[in-house]
Amino acid sequence: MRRTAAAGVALAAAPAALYRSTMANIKDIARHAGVSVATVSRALSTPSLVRPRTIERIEAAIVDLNYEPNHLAAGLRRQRSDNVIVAVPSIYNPFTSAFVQGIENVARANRMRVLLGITEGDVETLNKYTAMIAGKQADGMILLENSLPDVVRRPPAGGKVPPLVAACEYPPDLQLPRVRIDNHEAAALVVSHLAELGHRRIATITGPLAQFMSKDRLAGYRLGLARNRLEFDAALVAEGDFSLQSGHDAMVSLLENGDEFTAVACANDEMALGALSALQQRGIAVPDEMSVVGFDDLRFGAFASPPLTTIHIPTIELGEAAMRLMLDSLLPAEEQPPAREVVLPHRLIVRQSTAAPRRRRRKS
Amino acid sequence: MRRTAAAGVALAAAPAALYRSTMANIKDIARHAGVSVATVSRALSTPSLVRPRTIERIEAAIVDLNYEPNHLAAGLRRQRSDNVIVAVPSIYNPFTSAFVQGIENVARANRMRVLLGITEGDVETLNKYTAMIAGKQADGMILLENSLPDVVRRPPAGGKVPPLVAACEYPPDLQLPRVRIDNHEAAALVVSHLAELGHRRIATITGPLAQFMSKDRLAGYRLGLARNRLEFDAALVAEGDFSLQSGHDAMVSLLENGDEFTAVACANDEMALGALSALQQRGIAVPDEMSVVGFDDLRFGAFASPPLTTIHIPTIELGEAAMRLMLDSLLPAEEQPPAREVVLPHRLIVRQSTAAPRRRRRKS
DNA sequence: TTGTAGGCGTTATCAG
DNA sequence: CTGATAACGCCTACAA
Repeated sequence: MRRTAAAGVALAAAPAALYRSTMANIKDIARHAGVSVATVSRALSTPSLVRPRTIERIEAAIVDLNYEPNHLAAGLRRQRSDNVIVAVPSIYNPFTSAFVQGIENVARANRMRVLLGITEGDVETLNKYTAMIAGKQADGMILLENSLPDVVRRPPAGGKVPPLVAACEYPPDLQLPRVRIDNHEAAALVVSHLAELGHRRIATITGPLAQFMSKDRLAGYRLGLARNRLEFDAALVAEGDFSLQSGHDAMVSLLENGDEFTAVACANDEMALGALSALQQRGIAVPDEMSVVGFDDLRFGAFASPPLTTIHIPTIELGEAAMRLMLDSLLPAEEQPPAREVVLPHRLIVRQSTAAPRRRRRKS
Repeated sequence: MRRTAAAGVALAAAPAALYRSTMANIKDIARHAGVSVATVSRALSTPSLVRPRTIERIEAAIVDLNYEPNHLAAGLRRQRSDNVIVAVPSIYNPFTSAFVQGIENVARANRMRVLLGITEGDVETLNKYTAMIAGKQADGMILLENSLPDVVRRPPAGGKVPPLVAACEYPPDLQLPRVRIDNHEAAALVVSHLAELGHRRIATITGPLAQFMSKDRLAGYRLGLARNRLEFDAALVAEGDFSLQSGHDAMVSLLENGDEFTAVACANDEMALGALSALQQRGIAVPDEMSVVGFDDLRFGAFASPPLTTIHIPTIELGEAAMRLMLDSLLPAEEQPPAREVVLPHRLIVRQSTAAPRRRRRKS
């Protein structure tokens, strides 16, 4: 217990103080309560193993000395940080932030913390975040990304693949716990809704087709066309990047192509809102001359002019489910439940941006 | 080096392996590279103190053994977690998430991580996050909150106030590093813009008046009126809660009160968008019959119908500035710069939701 | 330029 | 129910 280098100092206690942090630690509590550190630790983590009166004394000491357990030390000992990384290209996006909110909800309820991992779409950054798991800065990672960290593709010789949960459309052969909605059916549902209203020429604005999710929604669109015996026309497909501006631009290009169509299914609400603004600028009435459908159910869509018909995604619940899968993955191997994929229900929300085609739109 | 309890086992090396984590540690690297752990540590943190050839050997070992330094152990030793908490009522909000994005930008550039602290407006939750600093889960906290943790008001006897940065309007007597814009002047600017267009009866939709920021913007509105020799009329003030719905509702109530007015200044873009939807539902033309101004410059405002006139706030830059202040606070006391408050410039963005009052609106 | 070794504050094992 | 004591993996005087 004595410092070896305390060379000839009369007062043995004094020098130690110089080297001690200002915060009380578990040893101080033990001394103050007249018990051993082991008992303090137990009182905190497994109170059932400690006599009630002892607990009281310890609690009093904790209050007296204003003690806060050092999480770094506990983590080092337990080999856990109680952090989970959530990797997203950007947080500046209502869909993403709703998802993160969901993750935080259940993380907090389970004494875990969310570490934000913003990648800006860069795989190298994503790899660095992944390395943080090996470095014990986090216990696992939830991916709301288009790309995958390298470890998943080629696991390192010795090491194991860290706890990962996917919340994006990754190739189905990938053996990762995942949460998602049925993008395929949801997109088809949009087309059916429009077809039932009487639309025959239905355009679509997709997300970046390099992303699985975009491809899936486009495939769903085609499925919807087929189900309603409508022909697919590549001229009615415009690619956006999920942003307002790209929705606006895609709408303009669709209009300028000169092909006839009376409705447009957008791969997300942002682009639908962008499309709406393009239509408004050109004086094309929605829904009279053009029906518009979004995807996501952002609250901004409900207050747009006109309020946007869209697919509701339980985004927060998706985040909550993802975090639950993560908690499962963090369980000791023998307790891990086998559940691997969660598919949450979507639903169509019909507002005022869709209606039966009434007037014929003139070519511009 | 030997386990004391290794009682009579012939192979000395074997049992140890059972107790060792699967990950390589600094000792393994040292052994593999034929140097001491101190040298490895130095090679990683202060390469200038190590001979280049030694560094090479160490780097080779790191690659060979797939080594990742244990951040928990390093943190325990250095008494730092390299995490910063960002406390927000909710992340599900474009303004907040832009701010967080800014924080993350500079945190990442300085090898720090952002821990999300969602409080849902609950002070107890905020206090718990604050305690995480004492518990070394984080080194400091950035507040985008309406309330303050208790420690700020009454610092504990022994302990010190942890590193905190404020990014909301707190009472000016509070000695906290802070970032903000000049809400007072910005709100006055909105009113002047409307007055210059010819508006004489200007309503306002405020945020929750329990919040400093809302009070400030309301005071700015009054200042603007005074500057333009317009009379303040309490009947033209409606209180919202910054949400789309509340903006909608406030607009409706303003309209139903029956008082004449030709313009409305909203305390944020969400409420302005809500107000727009209420006007649209009632067939009141914007800007012909009613001018509407927002505050924040969310990108959704630019694509609204009509595009929203608003105050631009450099939100991401605000977050970046906040994180820089935090980094300053984390410096050893002797190096801490005195800079304490950062005020970033706002500006008025005139779009199509404001114009000179043309027609007289009829009472509903 | 490199090595030795103490200690950061916990938890968990083992022994009473 | 409680106590003593190894680790956990790293950093940093201090010594060489």
